[in-house]
Amino acid sequence: MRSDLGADAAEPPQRNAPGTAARVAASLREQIITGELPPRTRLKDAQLSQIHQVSRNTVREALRELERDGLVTSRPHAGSAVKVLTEADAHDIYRVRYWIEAAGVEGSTSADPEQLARFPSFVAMAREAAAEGSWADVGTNSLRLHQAIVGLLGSPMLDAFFATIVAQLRLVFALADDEAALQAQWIDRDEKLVDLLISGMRGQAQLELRQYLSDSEAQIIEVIRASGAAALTSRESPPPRPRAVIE
Amino acid sequence: MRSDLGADAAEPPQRNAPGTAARVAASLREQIITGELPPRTRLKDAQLSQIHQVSRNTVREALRELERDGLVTSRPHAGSAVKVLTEADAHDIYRVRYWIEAAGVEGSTSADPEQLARFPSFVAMAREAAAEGSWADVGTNSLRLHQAIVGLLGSPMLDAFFATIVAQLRLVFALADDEAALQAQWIDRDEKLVDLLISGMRGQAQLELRQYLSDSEAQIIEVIRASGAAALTSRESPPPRPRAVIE
DNA sequence: GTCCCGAGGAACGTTCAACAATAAGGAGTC
DNA sequence: GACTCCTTATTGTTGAACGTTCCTCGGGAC
Repeated sequence: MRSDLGADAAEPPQRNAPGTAARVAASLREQIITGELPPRTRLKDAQLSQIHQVSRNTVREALRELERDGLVTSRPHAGSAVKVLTEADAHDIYRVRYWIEAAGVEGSTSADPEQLARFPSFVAMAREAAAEGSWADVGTNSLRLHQAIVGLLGSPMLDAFFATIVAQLRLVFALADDEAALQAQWIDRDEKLVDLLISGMRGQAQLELRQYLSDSEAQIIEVIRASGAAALTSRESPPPRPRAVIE
Repeated sequence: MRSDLGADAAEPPQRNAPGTAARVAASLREQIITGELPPRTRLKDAQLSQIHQVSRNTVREALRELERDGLVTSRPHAGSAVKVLTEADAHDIYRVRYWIEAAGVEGSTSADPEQLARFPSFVAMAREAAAEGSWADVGTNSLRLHQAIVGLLGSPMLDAFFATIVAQLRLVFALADDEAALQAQWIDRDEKLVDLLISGMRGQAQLELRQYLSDSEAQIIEVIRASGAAALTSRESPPPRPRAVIE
């Protein structure tokens, strides 16, 4: 998991500064999608402002950004917390995935062949990661492939929208207790999908995609049910984590 | 409009307060999509904080919300302004419209018949508005129809995403100098589309949709070109509106 | 006359401290 | 044991301040 190689290395010119709020948001986003901050974690701005050494106000701005990404929910005076995906949310996510990715497959004929040519590399990288046992990277590469399928449509807006979908999906990945079982099986199916796309067999690709997403959704919902049940029992039991605080 | 059975006469409790920032954002959004604040208008937080009687910090939050909706652009230290849609933006918007609305048409068979049954009313309301000469409402009802087509997919996320697309489209509507010519012709074509959908002629509907959006895009791009040229000349001429300030 | 460049001002980004408003949780009562 | 009230912690918003960055305007050189 190579991070962004030594962030702070004194770069005074900093043309186009990312902005403090954006930096905090990026940091939190990272922690959320890696599972370091699991769903249900309360995100209190006072606490975060201390941890990240920024003003409370800046934290607020970062939280809004994450809220727009669908990684955080907040109610008027009840504060913010890492989003807990419900089954309905997951169903919605997969509906979006189906319609948009199907469009991507549909548009694969008129797309730039160069983009198609890069698809196999995603599968290859996933295999490599699987060999090393870094299952998180396996999932990352699978999602990257599907993001690239959407990229065939050549629409920056759809790309950005789909990126938020992907990020929310990671919320579920992170809370699976056996990530190997969650990710391993999809490599072959991704490869099959890529083969069909490159061969130009659009109809077959559509069918495979539909089945792929249907199966994937079932699995994800299973993970949600399991973790949901765990959360319930843990809420009834003594004082498990009545409020999962940050540190 | 019956509110939520107001047991309490006054509304001091204001359950689920919209939040000050949200209110300011809504106000600005309204002003933007009605053309009261045309593209290129600088949105300086200090000025807005005075006008809306809120803190500068709250204005900032509102601007962020509008930025996420694609109605406002802002660069790191250069401030915010009402977004100016480029031709590339418009092209992107119509690409998104095509793929998502086409999906909606595709999903029209498995959709709730009740939803389909409401489509003609949008056309009827558009005709009514046209008779009264309120062309803005004509456009509104057309967009509502297309939003409803997307609604057939039953995905809240897609609905929300498409709503931002629609809002950005209004940025262009607002700056057309002859809105009648911009909106009038689409009523008949909307009706045709609705007829095809209700008859279940999906294939025909797809074809009509494709042509519809293609023609619409051409027209929108024409508007953008015209206003863009106007902006250029007005920028070269004396001191036309070197910066369109708010008040 | 045109171009480059530097000073000045305007606006932004961020911080801090404070207060009001609200939701959550606990004490006390019936 | 359930209900009500109260305390408390946390949020939402404000106002002022300061450093930083961008934009513009004006002077000087070619």
